[in-house]
Amino acid sequence: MLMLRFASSPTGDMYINDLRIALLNYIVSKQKNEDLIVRIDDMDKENNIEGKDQETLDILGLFGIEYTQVIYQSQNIRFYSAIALQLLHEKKAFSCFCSDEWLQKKRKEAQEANKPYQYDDACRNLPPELVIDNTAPFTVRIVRPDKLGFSSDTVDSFVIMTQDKTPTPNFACAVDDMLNDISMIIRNEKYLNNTSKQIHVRNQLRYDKEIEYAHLSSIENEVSVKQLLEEGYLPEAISNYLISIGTNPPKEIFTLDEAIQWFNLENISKSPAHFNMDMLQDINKKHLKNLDATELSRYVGFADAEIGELARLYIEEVATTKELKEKIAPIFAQRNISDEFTEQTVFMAQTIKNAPYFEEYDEFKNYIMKETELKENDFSKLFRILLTNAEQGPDIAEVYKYLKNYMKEIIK
RNA sequence: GGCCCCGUCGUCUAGCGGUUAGGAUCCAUGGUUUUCAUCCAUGUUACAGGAGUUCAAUUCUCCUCGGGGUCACCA
Repeated sequence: MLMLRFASSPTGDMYINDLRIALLNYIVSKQKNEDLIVRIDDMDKENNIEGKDQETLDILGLFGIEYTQVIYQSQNIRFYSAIALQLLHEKKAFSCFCSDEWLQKKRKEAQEANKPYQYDDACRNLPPELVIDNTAPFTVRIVRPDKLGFSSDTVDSFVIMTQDKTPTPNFACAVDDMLNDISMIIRNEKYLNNTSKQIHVRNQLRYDKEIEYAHLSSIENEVSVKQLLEEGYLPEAISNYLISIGTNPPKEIFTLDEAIQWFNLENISKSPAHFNMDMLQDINKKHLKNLDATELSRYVGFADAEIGELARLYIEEVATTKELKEKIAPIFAQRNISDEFTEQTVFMAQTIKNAPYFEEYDEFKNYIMKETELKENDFSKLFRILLTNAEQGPDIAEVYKYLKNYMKEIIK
C-alpha cells in the first residue's frame, strides 16, 4: 500500500507552515486515494517537549485531517541500527573518529574561505587495526556517492549514526520513507537539499523505487496555529486561507472537501508568500456567516439557536469568534450606564417592565415612545443602551427580534 | 561565498508574443443605514533594472539587482 506522510517533531508549537504541509499532504492523499500517515520525529530527546506530539495530533483532528497511523521514530531504533550495521558490513559506511572541535574548525575554515563545507573523508580508509583499537567515541558515516555518480558535488560522506548511536534525522527519514513505502513527499523547501542525501541512502540499500518530491516555499512572518485558534479563527477558515496561498482557487470561500476536488499541486506558486492577517480575517468572517445558528452560539458561550441568530447580527462588526464573544457578553452583563443617561434610562426601564408583550418591534417602539414621551432618535439611542449595553451596534429592530423574550430579565 | 528556488498593485494572485495588464484583500471617497458595521458604487496603487530576439515583449534569452532556502552529530 503506497502512502503519503506528514512528519512533525515534537519540539515546539505547530506553525502554519507545518499545518499547510499537513493539509496539502492530506488533500493529495485523498486525490491519489492513498493513505496518509503521521510520523513523529522524536529522536532528539534533548529538545522534545512532553505532550507536543498529542497536541499536533489534536490539531490535525480539529482540522479534519484524517490519517491511518502514527509512527514514532523512537520506536524504530532497532531498524536504523540494523541498517547502519549492514552498510558498515558492505563497506558502504565507515566509522569516523574525528572530534567535534576538529570538524567545527574545518567548517569555520570553509565558511571563512566562502566555500561550502564538505567532510574530507579523513576516516574513510582507516586501517582496520586502527579502528578496532580505537576507544574514542565515533560516528558512522555513509560513503559519499562516486565521483561520476549523481549529486557527488553536494553529498559528502555524512553522518548517519551519531556518537550515542542514534540515527541522524536525514538517515532516519530516508529509512522510514523506504520502510513505509512512501510514494510522494510534500514538504518544506528547506529540506530540498536533504533530498539527494536521502536518495543516496536508499540507493545504497538498493531501494530503487522512486519517490516523488514536492517542495513548498515557506510562508514568512508565520504564527502558531494555537495562537490563531485562541484568537478566534475557525479551523475551516485557517485551512481555507492556507490552501489559497500560492494558488488561484476557483472560489474564495471553500471547504477542505471542495479543495480536494480542484486543488492542483502543480499550479502552486514557488515564490515565498507573506502571511496576511487581513485576508485571514476576511475569510474567517465569511466562514463565520456560514455557520448555523446553534454552532455560532456555542462559539460565544451559549447553546441556543436564538442567541446564535443574535450573534449573527454582530458578525458584521467583527472578524473572530473571540471578538464576537466580546460583543455578546455585555448584553447579558450588569449594565453600567453613564450618568448622562441614568435618569432617563431608569424611567424607560420602568416603563418597559410594566409594558405588555409586543411581538413586533414597531408596536413596542410606539408604545414606549408614547409612555415616555421620547422622540424617535432619543428613544432608539436610549433603548439601545438599555438593551445591548452599548451605544452602537446592529439594527435595533433586529436585535429586538431575538431578545424580546429575554428583555425583562436583561433590563433590570 | 558555492549550490538550489523565486521576482506582476502593500499583500495573495490571473496572464502563457499584440490586453484600457484582470480579480481578491487592504486603503480612500460617495450612497444606503436613527448609530458603528454591513451592503452597493467609485477610485488610488504593479510588470525590479538593463541588453538582446521579434513588426511587436509582462510573456522568450542573457546579465545585473533583489528576495528566500541550504551548506551540522540541528530539524
